[in-house]
Amino acid sequence: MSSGQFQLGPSSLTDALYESVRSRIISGDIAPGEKLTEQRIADDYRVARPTAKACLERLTALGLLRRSAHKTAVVPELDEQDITDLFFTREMFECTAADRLAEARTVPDAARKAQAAIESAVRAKAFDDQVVADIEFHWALINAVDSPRLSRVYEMVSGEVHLTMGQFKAHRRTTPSTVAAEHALILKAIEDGDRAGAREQMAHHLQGARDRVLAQVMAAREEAPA
Amino acid sequence: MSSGQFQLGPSSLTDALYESVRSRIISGDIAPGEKLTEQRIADDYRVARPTAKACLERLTALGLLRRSAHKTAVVPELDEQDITDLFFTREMFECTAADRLAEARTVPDAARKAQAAIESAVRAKAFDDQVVADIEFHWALINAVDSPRLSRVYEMVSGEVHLTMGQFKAHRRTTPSTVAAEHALILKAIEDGDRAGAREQMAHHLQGARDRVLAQVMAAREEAPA
DNA sequence: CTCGTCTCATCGTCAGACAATCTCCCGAGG
DNA sequence: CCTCGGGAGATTGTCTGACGATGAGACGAG
Repeated sequence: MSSGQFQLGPSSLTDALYESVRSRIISGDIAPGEKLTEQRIADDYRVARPTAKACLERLTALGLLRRSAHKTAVVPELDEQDITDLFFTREMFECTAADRLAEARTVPDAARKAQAAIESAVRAKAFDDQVVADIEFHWALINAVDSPRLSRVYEMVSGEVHLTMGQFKAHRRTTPSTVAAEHALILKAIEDGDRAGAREQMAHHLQGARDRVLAQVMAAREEAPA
Repeated sequence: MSSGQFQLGPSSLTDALYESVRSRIISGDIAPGEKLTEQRIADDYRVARPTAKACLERLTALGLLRRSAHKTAVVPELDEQDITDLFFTREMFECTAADRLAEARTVPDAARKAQAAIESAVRAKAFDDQVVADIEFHWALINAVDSPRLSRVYEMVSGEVHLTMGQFKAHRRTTPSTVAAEHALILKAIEDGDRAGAREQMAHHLQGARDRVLAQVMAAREEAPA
């Protein structure tokens, strides 16, 4: 859903490798702080080191890995500053998208579907599915704007957002059920052509999400500081 | 100025290669429509093909080249749709930046310096210098927000913006002198803490720029259609 | 206990190779 | 004359194997 969108990789093997490693990072299978050497990827997937290298570079560009020259790539642990910055950027994208969609009164079908998926996941208490559907919801709005560049740059934050939710999941105590309700308000504003309202609802929704994540991160840090 | 900012390349050689090819594309030395094979880069710069490949992939990610699997990379020729989309994305970034800076009443020194450089370039009728200073001005505002992710995603449009101005230069008839005046209005709004005003001035400025570019592109196309 | 040196792991880059795929020209057929 | 396949060349995707450069941690000297 995210990669095939705009900048598709050079080939299927490279793409498959990328997708696999990406999902392993996002799902937390490879934990934050863990080191990923080129050799390890090469061995794990039976590919040559240059292929693994390209994969790591791609992930680094999306913020799912951090590294500098001659140093091993590591999965980043997002701190408060990262999360604040990430949500600031995200808010810029998504509020703009909401505005645009409200202007055109376009409610994408994909968003409605994702919304339904969220609701059923909440009923089933399937937290993972809820996260996936939530991300799909936001992607649906972005893609509905039909701006290749917007979709492309959103990909650069989407991965980190997913990472954040993975960390969030690891430490969660409460499952917010307000998400679906806020989404509904956003869709309604778009449907009504209420541009300012759509912007505002979206901003409010994201700020709430940010604050929940921040609270969890701080709580987790107090719990196991040293 | 653009690359060393956030996601720096793995090494100096790779970086130097990237910068060189980038500037050649942006300056129009490598014209839109021209094909760039990996071998050509490798030969031109005496590097191995994998190194050249990595460079092309990086440029592709920034929109300065287009290619799909097994096909040679080409410098894109931006059409009306591209330009409209590009300026839409750019407006999102820069209006957000202007808003933020106005909120903090922060006028970055770098922006003032770039502004002075524009004015002197206009006086000297040095069009190239004016373009460079203009891009520096906008980068200064973005960077002053002090959001790593904003700077990072701006890099993805900055290259294309520069490309656009290169194409614009090739066909230009008039040199707009309104740029400096509009910049001054933006800085004033920021200084006054007028968030809405800063947003609006910025949006107006960019829409004007977009329309000038669009007009040039359409004129050029009528001039040499087949 | 601190600091400098030294070894090892890892990365950056290269050369050369092979298969898969694409492009383009050129001839066969309508 | 134009259209449609087919084949040769060009280009890319990936591999193997290698070498020097750089960073990180251990180890010993002071």
